[in-house]
Amino acid sequence: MRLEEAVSMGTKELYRAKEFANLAGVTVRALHHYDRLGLLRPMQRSEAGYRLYGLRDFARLEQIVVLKFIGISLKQIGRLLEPDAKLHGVLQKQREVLLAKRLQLDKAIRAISNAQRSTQSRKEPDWKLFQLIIREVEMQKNLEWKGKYFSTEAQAKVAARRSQLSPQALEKANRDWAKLHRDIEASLNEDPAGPKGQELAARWEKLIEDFTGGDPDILRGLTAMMADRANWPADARAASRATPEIEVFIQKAVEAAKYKLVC
Amino acid sequence: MRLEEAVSMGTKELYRAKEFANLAGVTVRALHHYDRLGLLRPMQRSEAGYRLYGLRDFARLEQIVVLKFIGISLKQIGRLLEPDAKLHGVLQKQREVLLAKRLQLDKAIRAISNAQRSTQSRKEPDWKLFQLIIREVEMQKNLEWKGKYFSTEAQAKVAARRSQLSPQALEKANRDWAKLHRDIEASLNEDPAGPKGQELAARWEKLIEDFTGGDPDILRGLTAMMADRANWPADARAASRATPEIEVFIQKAVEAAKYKLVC
DNA sequence: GGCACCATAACGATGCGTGATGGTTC
DNA sequence: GGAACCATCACGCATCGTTATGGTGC
Repeated sequence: MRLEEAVSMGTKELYRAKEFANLAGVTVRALHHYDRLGLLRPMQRSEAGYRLYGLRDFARLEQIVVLKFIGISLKQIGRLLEPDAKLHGVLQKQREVLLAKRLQLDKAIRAISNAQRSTQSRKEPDWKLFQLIIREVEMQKNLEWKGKYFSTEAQAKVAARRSQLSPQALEKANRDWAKLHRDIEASLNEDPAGPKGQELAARWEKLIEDFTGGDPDILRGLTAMMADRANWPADARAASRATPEIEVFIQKAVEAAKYKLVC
Repeated sequence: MRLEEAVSMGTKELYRAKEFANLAGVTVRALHHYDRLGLLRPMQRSEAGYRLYGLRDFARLEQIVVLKFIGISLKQIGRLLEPDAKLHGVLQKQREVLLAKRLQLDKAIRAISNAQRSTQSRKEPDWKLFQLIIREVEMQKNLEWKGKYFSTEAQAKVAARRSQLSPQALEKANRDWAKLHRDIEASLNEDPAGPKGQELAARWEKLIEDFTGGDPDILRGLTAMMADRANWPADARAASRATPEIEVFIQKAVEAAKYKLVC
């Protein structure tokens, strides 16, 4: 029975590839693809080998399209269309996957937006713009792994403090930390409780105070982070100039300072 | 000069693949990949053919990683790292791309969430759940193309009305429309101004009134949409039972009704 | 006979992961 | 000599888009 006959009989229920594809809003190539994957094979083939799709096929294709819309892979879809599939759990998991993706997207978008905002209207050279993006992206990544140590409120407070400081101030803080680390490194052979050690301890506490703003939440996070150096990402560990020796030295120096206070 | 020597001279600035990869937070395989693409070729090769990366390489890799983070393809990155690249415009475009992706993601997430909410705690069979997702996804898609006809406020109003109606009421509305279409189709040979035509016109206006809630914004959108049937997506056109003949008939019938009112 | 549609086959694109195989460093 | 690196293929994945080649329907 050819298409024409079916139509004239008022029983048209077979569609050839292109018409069917248009109805469903997919391409003919996609139909071929689904056919070869065994996802959706047409009800019939004509004598010449033409694919002929029916209404049942349409329902199934609709399901495929919908599952694709929510980001399910064709392989998964194949499993879900089996009779004893557990759709509910998959939906739940997929929602989480999508939420994670959106978080990722948001970070990227924020990084671009912030970089653009920083260079707004001023016509910076490209290398400068690059610096900005790099800084922004690294800040996003920082938020990620540092989040393990800082409570949500602490993170918010840090962000608030940081946004109030001028870029120059931030840069100065960076320089100060770097110089302090160098100085400590150069004094490792001295007595932490001695005068040099006490001066270094004072500078250290001052910088910590500047960073935390005296907030105990932030301080707690910072301490937890410093203690967990072994689990930092490789790049953060490499970027930090604080070696274990330095940590030990400054810890002793600070202890000594406290002890002196008590006396 | 071997690595050891360089280190002992205090001039270490060459890293072999794995160390360099760890520093930058990428895999060795990625380094190979970038090398073969010409994106990042190491400063040197050892006699044995080992890749030796330097600090300049690190800076470049950092740029690559950052651009990847914001979703730029490696091919694009290659172009952006050329000396005369226009980073600014690319950033702007990429931001728009990411925003579009997020919209898409949001639609998928909302579709899942709504479907889950509709089936909450009740243990529905899977086919029922399927129906729900399909409905939700199609609603998301509807919002998309129907947005061309309805103003933002009109869309909000429609959504508000729809969310207040019970699912049963929605289903009834659907059935009513379908029945009306069938009835009109069966009466196409009658006089639109006759009693049968007038009854159909009354039912038509009633359903329109139910949908718009009497809101002129919504009515305007609806009229614009009906008039633009030629540009609907194929599936919407196929789904709608309103053929051109039906449109013409009902238009005449409604006109006649108004005319009678005037007399 | 010509145009629109059909089929199959096969390469392309994206960014590496994952072996396989064999050499290098210490 | 053995562990831990290194190098170069080369296939695999996901989802079709895109020709290329040749048959079919009207």
